[in-house]
Amino acid sequence: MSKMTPIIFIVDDDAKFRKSLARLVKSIGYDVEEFESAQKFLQRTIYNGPSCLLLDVRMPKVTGPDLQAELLKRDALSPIIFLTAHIDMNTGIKAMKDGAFDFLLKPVEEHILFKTIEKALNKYTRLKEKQNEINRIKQLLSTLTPREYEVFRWIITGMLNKQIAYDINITERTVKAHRSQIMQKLKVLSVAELARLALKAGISPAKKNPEL
Amino acid sequence: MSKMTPIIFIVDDDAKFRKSLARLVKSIGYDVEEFESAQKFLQRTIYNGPSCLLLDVRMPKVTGPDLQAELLKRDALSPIIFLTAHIDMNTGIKAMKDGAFDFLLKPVEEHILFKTIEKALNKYTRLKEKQNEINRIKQLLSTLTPREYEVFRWIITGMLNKQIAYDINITERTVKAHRSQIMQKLKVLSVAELARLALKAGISPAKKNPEL
DNA sequence: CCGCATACTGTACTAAAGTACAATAGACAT
DNA sequence: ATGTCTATTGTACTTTAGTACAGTATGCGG
Repeated sequence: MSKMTPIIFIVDDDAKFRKSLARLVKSIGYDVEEFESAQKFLQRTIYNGPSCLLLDVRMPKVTGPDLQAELLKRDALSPIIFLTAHIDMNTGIKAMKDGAFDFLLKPVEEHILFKTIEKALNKYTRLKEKQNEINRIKQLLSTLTPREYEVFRWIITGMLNKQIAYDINITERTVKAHRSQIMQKLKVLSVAELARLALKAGISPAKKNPEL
Repeated sequence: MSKMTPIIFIVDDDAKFRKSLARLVKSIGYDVEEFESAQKFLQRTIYNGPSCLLLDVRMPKVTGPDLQAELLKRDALSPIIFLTAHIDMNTGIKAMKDGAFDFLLKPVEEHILFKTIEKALNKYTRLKEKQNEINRIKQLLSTLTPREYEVFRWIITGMLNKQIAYDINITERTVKAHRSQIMQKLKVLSVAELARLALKAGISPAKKNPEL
């Protein structure tokens, strides 16, 4: 499952528009799945491949922006392309602020829709790669014991073994032992790599007296 | 000039609206400067303090989005709050995609305007801090000689002195000399700090055979 | 021509990191 | 109780980094 086929998800309560849109998108070769409501879409097994969402704004009960908020909470990676017939500036601007990929007016010109879908899928790929890297690092980090993790945070500040030893009240020998374990577990050969890895995972260096 | 007073710039060709807006913004204690056109605004000495821009969309010759594009090119930090009476979804969405801070419809409710200005100024501060840090690092990096910079890029990959020496065909002794110069000039004490500094400035580690 | 910056190198030493043998002790699960 | 994981420490050695004296060569501007 290294290269999965992209799926374009369409969520719109207007059956006529939805089916016509689905036909159109299928016509250029994408796999399409239709949903008549946000709830139905959320019931679907999470698709772990390239995808984007063509999402209607106004829908009964759960609206497009509602779904967007829910997906945000779930850290979903699929870019969202809003489609709406109702011109509502504030909703559009808010959607964009909340990370929507685009916000288009119905009826959408075909070439614009196609271009947007293509860009959204590219965006997915970039997001996914970043995500994969972070997950890989977090997985490695999870193999560290609590103590090792603590020492790790001191190491990436650039502290010497003897300094770390003094600060957490153990011998330099023990710090060395932890250090070599850490390097092995995280599969790096140098402190420079260690620091880069930490930054990628968003781990800030340890501080002596935090907020004091 | 550590803490400069915020200035709210208003760019709008509609004198009546502009002056009334200016009065309103002044009433809550901000310094305000008015401009009747984008060109006039661009003639102003660049203000190097907290600020944001209340920008009209439709203006003769240079439009709001035109000005936005120009400021983007110039790496201006002032967040842009668009104000428009004409509902034009596509323009609004595009402005947001191009990094506008917000896009509001005239007439704007006062409390929304105030809140937005406040948030924009906060955003400015965050941007400025990041910018300052990057400038500081770039300034330090500019003191490196070409050769030192080259060695620097190898060091942050985590390579040993002897490896670097072999790769660029000099002795390990020379690499040590460069290395110590680098550490001094960049004012860091450890490779970990060096790596963090490089990442902040957006410098990627050197590669053996780039794209080969 | 002279001074300065850059790039390079040497010797000899110290300090730090890494490693190869270890061992000890507590916690916790089967 | 027996085994495993975690945390700790020891000794002795090798490798690497850092430093304190250096010196040489080249190019460039004044």
